Amino acid sequence: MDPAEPDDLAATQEAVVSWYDDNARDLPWRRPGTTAWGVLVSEVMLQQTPVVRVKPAWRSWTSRWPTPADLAAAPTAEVLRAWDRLGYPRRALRLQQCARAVVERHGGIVPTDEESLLALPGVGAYTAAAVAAFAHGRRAVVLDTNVRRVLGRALEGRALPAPSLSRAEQERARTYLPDDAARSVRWNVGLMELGALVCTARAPRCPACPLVGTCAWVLAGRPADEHAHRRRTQTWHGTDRQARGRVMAALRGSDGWTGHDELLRAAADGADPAALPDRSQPGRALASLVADGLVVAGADDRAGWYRLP
DNA sequence: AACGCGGGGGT
DNA sequence: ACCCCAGCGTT
Repeated sequence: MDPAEPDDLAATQEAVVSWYDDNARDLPWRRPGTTAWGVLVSEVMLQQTPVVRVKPAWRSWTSRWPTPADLAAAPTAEVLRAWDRLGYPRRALRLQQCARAVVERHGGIVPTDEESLLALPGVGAYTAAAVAAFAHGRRAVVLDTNVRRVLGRALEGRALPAPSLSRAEQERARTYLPDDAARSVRWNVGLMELGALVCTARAPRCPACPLVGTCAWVLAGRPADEHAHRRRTQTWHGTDRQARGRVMAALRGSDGWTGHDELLRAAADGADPAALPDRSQPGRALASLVADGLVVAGADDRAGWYRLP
């Protein structure tokens, strides 16, 4: 498809927007009355965590800490406990730092411009654009993994987007962004929804796609992913991340201080016996959590004891 | 540009 | 078993 052809462009926009009108999921953070802070919280939670797992956590968080000031004032240990198993708990830490920055820099009001949003802890290019668009109705280039995949297929005929976002990709996305702000929001959320429900990474449901007639990837016969050989499978069993996760789980379930030995046992617990034992891993995991500010190490008579911050 | 960072559900 | 998920910050 020629991206510069105005008729194709308008037809593509209309196809996505009207498909979204008919197929949008009823997600809690899309309901009328959701605050900008609620949208921001949802976006941070959705960074690498699937929608189904975010839903209950988001309801609990927004009910418990409805405003940035509420979260800013909360005990960090409670914030980390409430984060529970959403994964990547550094996000919870940054979200509280973000809440404090919103209070200090913006009087407790979530800013509307992408530049101010981007300056907040835990808010990167995607989240800044998403909050500007979905919380404030602004025109913004929202490029997440879903949008990149849909545009890559429909416009370029690629099975999956390249590992890193290119300038050309951003420019092309900007070209397709509707001029009207309200319509651009529906376009953005429509592309994301299309990627989540139809144009999925693994088993796309092309017959159900509003773009199937013009999709460059379909027209090319759905060629395979050209980057497949470069994608690294993320190993999980036996990794430091798994050990860190176990330490955090142990601390979430414990009031007050926990001893060094107990935490190291937790870190090693359940490790694959067949795997090469790495005796330094438990200690390394604990040290890295302390370095990240996710765990506090006691001093003096509390030396050798640990707790959530 | 590449890497580290959780955890669980779908295939 | 493997893959993927509304990415970000650091190196």
